[in-house]
Formats: sequence, C-alpha cells, structure tokens
Amino acid sequence: MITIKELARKLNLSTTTVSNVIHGKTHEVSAATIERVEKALVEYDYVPNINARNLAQNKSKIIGLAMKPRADKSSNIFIDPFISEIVGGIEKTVREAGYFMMIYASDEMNDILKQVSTWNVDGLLLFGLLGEDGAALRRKYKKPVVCIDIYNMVCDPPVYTVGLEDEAGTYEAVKYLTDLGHRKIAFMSDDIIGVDRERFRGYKKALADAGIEYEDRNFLKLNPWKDEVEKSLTSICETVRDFTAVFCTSDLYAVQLIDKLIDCGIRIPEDISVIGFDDNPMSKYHRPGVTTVHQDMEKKGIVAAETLIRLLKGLAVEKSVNQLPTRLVIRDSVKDLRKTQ
Amino acid sequence: MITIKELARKLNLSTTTVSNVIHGKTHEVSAATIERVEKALVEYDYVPNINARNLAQNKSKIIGLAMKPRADKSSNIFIDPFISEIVGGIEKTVREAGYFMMIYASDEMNDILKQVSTWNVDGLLLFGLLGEDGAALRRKYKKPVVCIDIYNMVCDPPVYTVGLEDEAGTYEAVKYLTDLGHRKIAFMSDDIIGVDRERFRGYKKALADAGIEYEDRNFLKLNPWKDEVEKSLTSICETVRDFTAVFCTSDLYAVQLIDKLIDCGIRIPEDISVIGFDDNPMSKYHRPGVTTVHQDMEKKGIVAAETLIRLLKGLAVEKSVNQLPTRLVIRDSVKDLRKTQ
DNA sequence: TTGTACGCGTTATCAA
DNA sequence: TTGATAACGCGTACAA
Repeated sequence: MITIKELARKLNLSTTTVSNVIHGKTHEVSAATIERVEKALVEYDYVPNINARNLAQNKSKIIGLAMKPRADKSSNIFIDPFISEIVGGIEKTVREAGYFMMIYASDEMNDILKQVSTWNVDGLLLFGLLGEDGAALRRKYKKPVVCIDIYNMVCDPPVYTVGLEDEAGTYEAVKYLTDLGHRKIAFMSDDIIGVDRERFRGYKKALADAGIEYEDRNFLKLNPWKDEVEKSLTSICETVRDFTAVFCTSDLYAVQLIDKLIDCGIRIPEDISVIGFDDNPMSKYHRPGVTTVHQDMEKKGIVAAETLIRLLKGLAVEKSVNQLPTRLVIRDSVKDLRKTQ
Repeated sequence: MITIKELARKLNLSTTTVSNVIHGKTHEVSAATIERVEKALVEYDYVPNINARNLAQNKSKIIGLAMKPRADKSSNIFIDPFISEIVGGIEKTVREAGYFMMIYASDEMNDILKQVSTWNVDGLLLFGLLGEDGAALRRKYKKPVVCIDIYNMVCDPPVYTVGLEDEAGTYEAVKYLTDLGHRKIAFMSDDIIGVDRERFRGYKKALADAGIEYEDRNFLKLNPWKDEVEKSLTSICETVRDFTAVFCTSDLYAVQLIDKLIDCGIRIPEDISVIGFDDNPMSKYHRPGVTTVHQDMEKKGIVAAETLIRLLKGLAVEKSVNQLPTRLVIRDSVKDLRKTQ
C-alpha cells in the first residue's frame, strides 16, 4: 500500500510529477522521468486510494442501485431470475464504464438517500419501487437518476425511465387469444399498480378491440404473500371454468396456476388456455411449455446503466422514457378454439 | 451537504466537540452543548462523508463480494436463481451489521485484488471461483476472507469456508435410488471440479456401499456452453437407455434432461428416473416434479456474511470449514423398481 | 520541466 | 469541558 508521497520521496521527485505521470499528463514531464516513475509504479505495486481521490475531487465513481428488499413481498419475488438478470446487466455495464456499483435493498426513500449522500454517489438507479416520492428524492438528490420499471415518478430535474412496452406486449398476447376465438379471458395479477397497470390497460384494449366487454369478475387476484398463494389459487380454481383463457402478469404465476389446474383435473390447454409474461426459463422448461410475452431483462439493466452513464458524462439522451419491445413466444399452453368448431 | 466544520462555525464550537457529540462521546461534553449540537445536526440534516471518515480511520466498512462473471460460462449459469438468493442473503446480513457491500464480477484474482485494495475493503467474500490462487490472494490481502463453495483454497493466514454437505447429500440421493432397486445409475455434470467433485465422491460411495461397480461410461458430460447444451443432451439420449436412473448435479440440468427425454418419447419416471440438486423453484413447478437434494442458498449467503462479520469484529469462529446440511426432497421423477418385480 | 502548498471532511492527540 | 492542530492520500493552482 505505497502512496504517491512515498513514491515521490524514493524517486527524489515531487508528488505532482508522480501524480501527473499516473494521470497521463505527460506533455509536461520529461521522457526519462516518465520512465522512472512508471517503473516504480509497477515495482512498488501502486494502487490509488479511492477515498483520498474522492475526497479531493468530490465525486465517487459509484453508481447506486436501489431496489425493493426481499422481505417486503413474499419470499418468492426473488425466485424469479429477474433480479439476477437485471443486476448482471447493470453490473457488467457499470464495470466496463469504469464505475462501481453499490446495492441498497430498501423501500424507504429516506434510507436510500442517506446512503447515497454518505457515499457521495454520482448517479442513482432505482428499480421496482413505487414512484410516488419524486419530490422527496429531488429535495435531497440533484444528480442523475434512472428508473427501471417506474413510470409515475414526476420531479424536477426529471428522472429518466427504462421500461417495457408493457401495454403493447399485453395487447399482442390477448389479441392472440381473441384471434384464436377466445372471448372469456381472465386477467390474473397480484395488484394493478406499476407495470401491472400498463398491462391491464393493454388487456382491456385488446378485449375492446375484439368487441368483448370487460367485467370486474375477469380480474383474478393472486395474493403473493408466501402462505396465501395456495389459498388464492384454490379460490381461483373455483371460478376459472367460467373462462377459456387466463392472462397472467408473470410466468411465475402462470406456472403455478397451470400446476394447480392440472392438480384439479383441468387440462391445459384443452380445457383452459394460459399465457404468461417475462419468458423466464421456468416457462420454457415447464410442461406444457408456457406461451408468454418475452422481455429481455438483462438488456433492460444494460440500457438503464448505459443511460445513466451517458448522463454522467454529460452526453445527450434521446428519450426520457425508453420502452423496450416485447415479443410473443408461442408454446403449448394455448388452444385454438376455432379448430374445434 | 453540511459539514462538521460548517456546523461548528455556526454553533461557535470546535469541530472536535461536534464530532464527539456525533459519536456519542458525551461524557466529556456538557448537557447544554449536546442538546445544541444534536438539534443542529437534525436541522441541517448532517450526513457524514464516508470518504473523509475512511481516509482518517484507514478502513472502509466495505465488504467485497467477488464472483464469477456471467460471460465466462454459458449465459444460463445465471438462469439459476442461485445467485440472487445468495446475494440477497449476503446483502441483508451485511447491511444489518452496518457494513456495505460491493460486488466484483471477475474471475481474475488480480482484478479482484486491485479493486479490493483501491477501496480498502475490510473483508472479502469469494464465491464460486476456483480456489487455486490462495497464495496470490494472501500475498496482497491479509484481511479476513470467507469462501463460498470453494474448498481447495489453501493459504496463510487461512480463509474460512462456507459450503454444503455436498458429498453426504449426494450420497443420500443415490442411496435412495439404490434402495429402490436401481443399479444402473448415471452421473450427469458439466465437469468434476469444485462442488461437483464432492458430489461425485458421494455418488461413487453410494454405489460402492450398494455393491455396484462404477464404470467410466456412467459419467454423462453436459457441455454447458449455450449452443452446446442441446447437442450434449442429444448424444446423452442415445446412451441413456443403458441406465435406469440419472443423478444430475443441478436442477437446471435435471429439468433440461427430463424435457429432452420426454421429447424423445421416453417416459419419466416410468422408463428412466431422474434426480436433481438444489431444489430450485424450477424443480418444484416442473411436471413431473423433480426429486432433488434441497439446499438453502439464502442461508449459505447469510452464514458466510455472518462469519466474515464475526472475523471483522475479532470474535471467534468455531469451524474454519462450515458445511450446511442438505435434505432429500421426494417428488415424482423417481420410480420404485421393486414394485414392478 | 518540476516543486510547493493547500484543500477536501473527518478523526485523534494533546493542550488549555 | 472545550479547542487547536496534525494527520489521512490525493489532486491541482500556482510558483519557480
């Protein structure tokens, strides 16, 4: 752990010169000196002390990633490979850009902001939180912020958002059902907030465009808390025969629903069709394979991190709301009703 | 972003006094002063600057988590919810102990060590790497290190290890097969290094104890690279009828194998039995449900982080190698051969 | 081309 | 009970 000062003394140079060589400001240093310094740098294995550097420059090269903690919802929110995919994408991008990542798992904007200002974080990534606290955020943090899957965060200066074409993706999936002759289509979700609100909108639009009227009983609510899932599914099973198809807001839910229906003696897709969302591996390896709306989670992380880094560098960012496309992946959980007529 | 210095000036006090109040060294401060300072602290919303603090104290309160990066193996290594589970456990424990976590996704011990010394990381968590570089590690890093799922790291001062009873868990699973009358049992894995070596040992032991001789052809090698998986599975299918059961070193592999076998017209478990490892959600929601060896991944993360924090606090740690227990979870992918005889 | 001196925010030592 | 001052390691005006 040698310091610039010690190095300078050993070489009979000033700290300025050593520092200049380290930072490549070589146009003011003689070739001979550069050589000497660089050799010493390697020989003594110099590593800069980030704390000192940050203190001197009043920045940190840290990007904070704040997200909902595990305990908040049922434990199975982390079951989804979602998190690792997205975190992986962010980490990779951040690292390659020469930044560092610090993770805060908290739902409390105040907690997050405290950490963030303690560490003097250069930019902030917000993921999966509810976006009401824009004002509170901006009162204490003026640096760039990029939100992932948060649409209702209004504040000044504005935050940037990376998300999905949730509405269009859902529309496509539900239209696929109506095109195949389905008219009694349920929407299953744990709530209608955040991204689920967008998806719900796409669902209703597809129904409307097919001339189908939406009824309140079409909404199948799944209680996501660990011990409640089973109960919810059981009660859903009782009414599910009223429908020919169910759209689920996640593959995790779709898979659990399918298993439950099979256990109840209902065949998929012969008796009821099911569509999921995410295209996570579970839907692929499940039997029957789950027809679903594909999204690229890793890319979402990458794009969000790239956006933030552009902002940090002062580069222009075209869209303040960037919605990534989705794609319908057809597997074996949907029946073509027209064939049987 | 008010500083101690500014605060002191506003209150007509010295920085020392303010600092003392902040740190609760109140036995040397008058009650009146304490009150004044504490009020100002809240009023001006004082937040300490970690960089300055770390610089002054020569520590960081940072725990580094280094792990294999995504790109290194096939992309589907991250498909496993493994990572988020373990990272979630670590994050939670670290945060509750008042530390911070910094993630490095790198396979290069040198990269890791550079980051670690730059940030003056107080302690290091190593996960899923190959453990040959103990010496290189210790040449540059003397502070506490805890390894997760790394058994072959020998160095001085020693590292601590948190892992699994891989051998015993596998033994139990394979013994379960032999008890049910299986005698031709394959072992499917992508390699026999790291934890898989332990599992392979357990497998062979169970065979031996049942009086079954191990043959080289029992080892079914799956190439984990993205585009090779399919090919591997296809070639495995050609020889798999020689066996009545296959033990897979992960549920991910087990599920893929089962799907492939079904596609080839082989029934599970009627024609061939399959056992996995991990008990990840995929195995639970798959149909047929996959019999598997359960491990608590979150706990692994928690225990590792707790161990490191104990070391940082100078507390005693009983075992330098801590192997968490496993448990066989019986589902529907194994056939009882005795019934048919 | 190289060096001096100061500031970044905090903690720690020692004196008053 | 409080305060002055020096360190921590680095970057950078400004001076030489």
